[in-house]
Amino acid sequence: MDYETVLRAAGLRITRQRRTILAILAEDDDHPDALALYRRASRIDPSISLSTVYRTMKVLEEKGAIQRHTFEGGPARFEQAGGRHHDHLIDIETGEVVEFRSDRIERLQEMIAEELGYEIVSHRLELYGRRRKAD
Amino acid sequence: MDYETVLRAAGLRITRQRRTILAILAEDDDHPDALALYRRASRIDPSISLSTVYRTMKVLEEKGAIQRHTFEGGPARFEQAGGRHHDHLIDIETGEVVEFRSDRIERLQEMIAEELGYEIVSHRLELYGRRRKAD
DNA sequence: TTTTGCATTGCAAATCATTTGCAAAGAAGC
DNA sequence: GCTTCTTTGCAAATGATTTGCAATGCAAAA
Repeated sequence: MDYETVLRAAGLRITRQRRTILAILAEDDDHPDALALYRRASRIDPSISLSTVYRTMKVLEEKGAIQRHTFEGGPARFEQAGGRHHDHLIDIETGEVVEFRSDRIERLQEMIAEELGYEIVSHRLELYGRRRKAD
Repeated sequence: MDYETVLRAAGLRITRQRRTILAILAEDDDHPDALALYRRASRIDPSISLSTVYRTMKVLEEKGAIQRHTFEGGPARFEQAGGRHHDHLIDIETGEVVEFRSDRIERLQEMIAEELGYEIVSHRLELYGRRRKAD
């Protein structure tokens, strides 16, 4: 939540651009890609560069402060970490992302990995769909 | 299975390079990326080019003859289609891919999408893990 | 505070995976 | 064997992301 804390805890310096980027990520609750983030940040701080957005995303991802998702056929999109784990449903028409979670699926995944002799380190479940017409 | 049929059915010409690529995809049951495919094909037909591998993958994917997977942080990997639907478990140490399927997960996905007001067009479920030490 | 040292930035150029323009070579139907 | 339309190899283009480098800016120490 408090990005200053996040940054400090990660041993990172608090810079104007990082503040700006993190503020955007905290306020907007969608899943912007680097370019979108860059454009939004530019409105607040016109001197910010796309490289910095990418670099910031990379560092913050390593520190676990944000999550990177690469949905089918598109650039990476980001969201701030910290919330509960969830998976994603992507509206293939609009690109909108809906979050959901299912403990049952989660458990089944564990069982499957177990059966196959593996230990799950991470996973990704994405549903791609279109809004059902309410008729 | 019979790639000549696949190609002909798709209205595509049967060329030496397509034959070669499809033969490799049919024989090897792993999930090679374009470069690996190119290297294997080169051993059989040294004149083949990487562009052709990419082009062939693209056409065949459109025709539904192969499937493209983009696992985390890596180039696209391919497998011939036709088998039953399945998901993937990727060994993060070796890159090896294990296929699995779960009707229960499949059904839960449907339910979730339904609840969210969406119709699933496709989905992807990937487990990333490491082999459990048998101790 | 001022100083100092290392982190961070902006810019341009590099990289990686993949696609594409184009002229030459090759299928397929006649 | 022609003719036509497809496919190929090559090189150059593309899109997303990363990186080298010199300049700038934090932050800890003085």
